[in-house]
Amino acid sequence: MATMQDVARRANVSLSTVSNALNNTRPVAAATRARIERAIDELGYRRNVLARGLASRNSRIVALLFPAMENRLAGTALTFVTSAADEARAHGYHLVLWPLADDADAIQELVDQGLVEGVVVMEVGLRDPRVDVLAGSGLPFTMIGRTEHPGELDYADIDFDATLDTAVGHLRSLGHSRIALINGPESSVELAYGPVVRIEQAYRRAMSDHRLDGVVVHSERTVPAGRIAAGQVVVAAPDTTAIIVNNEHAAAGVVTGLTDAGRSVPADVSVISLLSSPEMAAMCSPRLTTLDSPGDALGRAGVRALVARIEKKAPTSQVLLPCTLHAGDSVALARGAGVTDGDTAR
Amino acid sequence: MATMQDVARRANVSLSTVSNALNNTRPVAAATRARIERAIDELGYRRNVLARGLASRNSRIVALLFPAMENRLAGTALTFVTSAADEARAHGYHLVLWPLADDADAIQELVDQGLVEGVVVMEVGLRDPRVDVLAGSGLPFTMIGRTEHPGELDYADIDFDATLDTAVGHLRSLGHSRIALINGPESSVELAYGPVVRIEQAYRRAMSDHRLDGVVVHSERTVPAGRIAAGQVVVAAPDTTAIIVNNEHAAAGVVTGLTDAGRSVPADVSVISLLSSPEMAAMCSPRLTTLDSPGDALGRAGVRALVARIEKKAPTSQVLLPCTLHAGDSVALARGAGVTDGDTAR
DNA sequence: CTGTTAGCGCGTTCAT
DNA sequence: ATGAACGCGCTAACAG
Repeated sequence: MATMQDVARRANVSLSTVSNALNNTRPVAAATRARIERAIDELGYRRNVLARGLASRNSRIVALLFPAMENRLAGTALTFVTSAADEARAHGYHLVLWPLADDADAIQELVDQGLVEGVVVMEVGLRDPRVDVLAGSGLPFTMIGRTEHPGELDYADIDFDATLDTAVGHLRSLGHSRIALINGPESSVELAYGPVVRIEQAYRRAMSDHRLDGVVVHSERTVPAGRIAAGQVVVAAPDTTAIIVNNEHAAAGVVTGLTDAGRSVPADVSVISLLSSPEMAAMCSPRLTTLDSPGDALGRAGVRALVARIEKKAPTSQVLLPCTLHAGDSVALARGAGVTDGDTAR
Repeated sequence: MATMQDVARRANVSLSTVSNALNNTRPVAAATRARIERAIDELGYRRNVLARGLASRNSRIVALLFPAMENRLAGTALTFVTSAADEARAHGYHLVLWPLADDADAIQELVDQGLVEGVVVMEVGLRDPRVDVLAGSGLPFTMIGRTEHPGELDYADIDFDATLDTAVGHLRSLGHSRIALINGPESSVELAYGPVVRIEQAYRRAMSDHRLDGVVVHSERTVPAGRIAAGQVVVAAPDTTAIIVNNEHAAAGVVTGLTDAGRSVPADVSVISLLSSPEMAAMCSPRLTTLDSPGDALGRAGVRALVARIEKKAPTSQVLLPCTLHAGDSVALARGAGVTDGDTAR
């Protein structure tokens, strides 16, 4: 592997001139620059990332800290990781993966290794020990999700209010008024998992905006749990004509559970799956109507904000992105209403 | 951040003694070691990864090269990435993500940056330009999947022969003999995508081992495509009683397509979904019987082999891992056969 | 067993 | 506009 010294010799200049030409850190005569570039081509030279990082104290490496082996976001998490890596690359950064749960010591150790210039933290909880560690370390970081009181911290999160306005509004426009929510597990609330808590708040607010009462049932993120939850809704509110479900695995179970209870989807009860992807939703029959997570956009926004902060080119970045409605076949007019078909209508 | 020099001063030893204590690269007196460890604790010292990498030429960073935005393995790809990162960490390595398609120049550039000591290549094709680039670079690498002629190259791949023996054998034991395969798209064959090619070969061999004729239909990896493919099977081989489907999205469509054609699953036709995950399969009704991809094991095996090669502690590592049968509700006794219930039987 | 010294490849003064 | 020299934090000879 050629070094910068090799390039310098071949171009008959000093090492520092090569460095300055590459970094545009001081003017270089056009002619010399040309000779340098030629030498670089001929040698196939690339700057050594390690040496550059050591000398400049800018490693151009950022970390993605995410909870290993959790599948809350299973559907979109891969998109998320991929787009984050891609965005980092677009900015000339490498992305390393730190698959860690709330292990403060492990995080501190990785931070202290001095490899990365910043961290993107996925799946941030309302109270998140990882955030405390990072804040204490002084290392730049941005959150995907956000704590209860983000203050001036950077984040990119889902706009739950807008998302539930869309969900409830869509159902309302089709004549539904008995709209239930099947949210993530109660344990998520206790664990201060943001989406579950915020979805519930947003749902209640959206419902009250429409002067409607709500019914909330909690469910684990599995098909059988969703099935049971559907039964609970039917018992608790037999006149329910629409259900908003937080998890797509649960949503699949909800459809089955409704069928068990003698309700057909969407003729009797409409179902909307929150934070899903259309690919997953297509596996159910009927195909679920979804509000898709903006996984790709979140990943990119998080990395972009982090890079901006590292390079001190930007103030606090706090972004909220709504889920987008993706029509399937699980939503229809409420019984007795006389409008149009919601899913197929433009 | 404290440096090794700081530790040395505080422990009243020289820099090199600290280094040697940390790396066990030469004997250090117990007493000295104790003083050093104490100093390290008190200062909260961690070795700087960059400096260590530069001096030793061992960055302890490996890359995961994977096709961005593809969803062939969507179901298990996240597991794969996560477990690879976790395994790397267990060996004291960092894992960086290189989300690149077949962009030889980009790969070469990243390699030349000298950041990583090795690469795990995901989704390797039968003829794969990325493998050529890496082989030419001299950098250690291991493949997930394998080229047509891997030679002495390291790889971890699915054992397609064993997997299709399991699938066909399972169906045979339930009395099925008209067993069709719905494989990935024809384009995958042309593109030399390993799994599609190898699954088809393994299917034909397994069928002929049982002295059976096979029927193969190709399908894109989507629900509607699977639905169409099911129709094609019914037309081409009306007496089919079982279908093995390569992709889980397609598999969901196959169930619908069979229903369209007046065949019920599993009463009339059994369906097995290949290279799936039980979580996805549970979203269908009936719940699909699957042969689950060993995503986690593949990721770990790939990283483990790579680390072994980097540290020169191992010869060629070529691993084949079978998919495991996971019973759902989409497989039953063949009509007219009088054995046992396959899915619920132990 | 321990200390001294020379790099690793590059950014960054300070000169000129 | 360009060179020379120093140092980033650490490993790895080479001494003793």
